[in-house]
Amino acid sequence: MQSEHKLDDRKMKILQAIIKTYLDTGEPVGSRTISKFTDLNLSSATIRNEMADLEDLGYILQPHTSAGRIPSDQGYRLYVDMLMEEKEQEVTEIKELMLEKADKMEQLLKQVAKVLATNTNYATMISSPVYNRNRLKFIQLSHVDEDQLLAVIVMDGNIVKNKIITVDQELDNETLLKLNMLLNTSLNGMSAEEINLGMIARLKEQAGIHSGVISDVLDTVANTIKLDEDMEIYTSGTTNIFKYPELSDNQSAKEIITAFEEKQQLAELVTQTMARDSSDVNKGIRVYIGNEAPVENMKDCSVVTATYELSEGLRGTIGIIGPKRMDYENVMKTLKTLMVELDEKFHRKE
Amino acid sequence: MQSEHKLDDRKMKILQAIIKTYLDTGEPVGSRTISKFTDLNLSSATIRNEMADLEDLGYILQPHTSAGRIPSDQGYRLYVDMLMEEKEQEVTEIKELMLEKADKMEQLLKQVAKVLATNTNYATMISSPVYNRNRLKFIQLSHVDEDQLLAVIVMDGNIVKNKIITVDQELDNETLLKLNMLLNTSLNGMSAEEINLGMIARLKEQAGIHSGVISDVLDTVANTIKLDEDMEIYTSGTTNIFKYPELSDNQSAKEIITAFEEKQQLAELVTQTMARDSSDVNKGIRVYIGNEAPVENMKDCSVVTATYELSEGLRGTIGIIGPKRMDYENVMKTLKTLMVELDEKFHRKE
DNA sequence: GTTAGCACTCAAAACAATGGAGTGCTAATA
DNA sequence: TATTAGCACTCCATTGTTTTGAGTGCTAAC
Repeated sequence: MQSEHKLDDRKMKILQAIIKTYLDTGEPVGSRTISKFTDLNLSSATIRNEMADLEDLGYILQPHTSAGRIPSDQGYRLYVDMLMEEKEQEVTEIKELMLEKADKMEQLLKQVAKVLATNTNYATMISSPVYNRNRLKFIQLSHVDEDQLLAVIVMDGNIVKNKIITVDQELDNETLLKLNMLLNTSLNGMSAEEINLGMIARLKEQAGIHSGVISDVLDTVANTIKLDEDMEIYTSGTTNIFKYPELSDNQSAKEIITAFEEKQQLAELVTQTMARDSSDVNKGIRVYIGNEAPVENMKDCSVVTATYELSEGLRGTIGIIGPKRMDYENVMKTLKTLMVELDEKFHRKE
Repeated sequence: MQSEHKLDDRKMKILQAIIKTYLDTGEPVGSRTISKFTDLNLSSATIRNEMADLEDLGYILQPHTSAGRIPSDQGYRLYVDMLMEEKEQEVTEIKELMLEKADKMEQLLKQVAKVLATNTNYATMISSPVYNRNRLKFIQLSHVDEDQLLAVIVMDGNIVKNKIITVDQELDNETLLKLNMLLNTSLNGMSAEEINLGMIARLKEQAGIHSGVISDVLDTVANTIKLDEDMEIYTSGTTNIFKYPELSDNQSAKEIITAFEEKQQLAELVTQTMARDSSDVNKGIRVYIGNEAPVENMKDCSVVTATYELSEGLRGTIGIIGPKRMDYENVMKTLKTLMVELDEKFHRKE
């Protein structure tokens, strides 16, 4: 890590030119190209000298002698940071996001992923929103069979969970009513942290011989609250990676696609991303270049993530995965726009 | 379609040898190989003659002159049908299927898919079980907010669905109780077909000003009953296709993987498979070779499916997708064994 | 009916030649 | 002193050529 990233203006411009060109072509870029296609008016020789410097500083590298240069991870990083700093970009209209008539959340998420994938030509993922400060809103036990109860649990944000509980001794309606009362009066408005052992003991005591049911219910509550348990991840456009030769060889493709199928690693990425503060200036947009992402298999990729918020505390993550030579500028802009869209869609009170 | 598939014994043996060898190597197989590695004791020249015949009959083909032969779809078909006929194979133990402690159905399904994928080295899919004769078991409306109701619907087989319903005018507890009574008494035990327009009209009439709620509930019921709506498909080992060069070129890989990601087409395959009778001798095992499968993108693959049954009427499908030169024998045996496992696991009453 | 043998075919592998993009260095220039 | 022109050099990618070997079909002999 060079701490001195005091690149002079010209080096900066050249680096930028190299990266932009490389993003476009995917081919190593040579001095002559830069000399010709920038308004710097420098000869290729001069560029060459500067390039040698940039290489020494670690911003670019040469696949082999007598090839042009390509950006290093460090180079990309500088470039991306620079983009980040640029004052709020004019938010361009995203034309017809087609989000309109999606009724079920799941479908909407899938749709967003798909739209993003086709618009950007990268692989995308989106995580279902999870609550990070869940409170119980409502609990209900009902008979559904002689020996089976149905427990329905509703959390803040109307997240609903069910569990079928099998009981040994049959409960009459009155007992059930009592249990319901007990549960609701004790637990409503509680968060996971607030339901401690003492409370549980007290509940069980009051439930008497039916304490087993209480246990089952509390288990379900615990499960409902647990985050990643519940986090679904939808992906789309995985095969877009075939558009980028540097990712299409069997080995890389295999690794990336496996990561997309297993989803375990993506979930980690999401969790990690959301753990960090996400309410910063950039609408929670993050860029992981190469090894910066905590996903083993994506060392040859870049990942751009954005955190969306449906309502206070209900958050999810959108991610775009592509080659390092990703069109960062466009991707970031698109994500930013999408965030705004979603904000508007959800924050004007449903 | 040659209707006369009266292959004499020798031709049959040769064909079988060709297919088996090809399954192994993936390379076109020549006359000399067959001559040497079978106990037929025939010279390569003889084999060549026979091969020419087999080619005329459409069972094998030549990628180009002076290459060996590979099985045609028709050849595979004959081979597979033959395997099917073989008397019930000894069901070998599947060692440690690890099914033991999977509690949630979803996890179990995923696990099965994974186990299959790693065991067979092919891509696998498994559909969640769906009921094909759904009956309503229980309905309940509850207050969860001032202006929101929660509808819980339980079907036969304890499939639970929820829906949050927003109401204009607040309902008092008494009304809610009445509605619940009304719904349960009228609908319990009903199947989708039995809930007809007349019934709906009668219900609405009895509900009076709250008929809007009834509509919403019925909508949810309809949704719950609708099959594919609810069918989840889990996949595993998609990248196994990279193990087979004939499927790993960018184009094929892209198509197959897309099919696996989108799942739409897989769902169709499942639906179609289940539609056919599935209680035949072969434990509902089907083989689709090349274009036989209704999945556009898999014309270069073979698909082996098996239908499992958790309890009366609750069925799902397992599928294995691989190259045409799939190890049919092993795959079919494995699936058959797995079916037996699942049967045992679920049919001894949970 | 089976086989040995031979001429022929063709894809894949090995090899050779060419071209061109790009570099580093040096010496001349402003 | 910073820039540039120019040149020799490197090396990959491309293309073309040759070689090799597996495999075939056919014919004639067994």
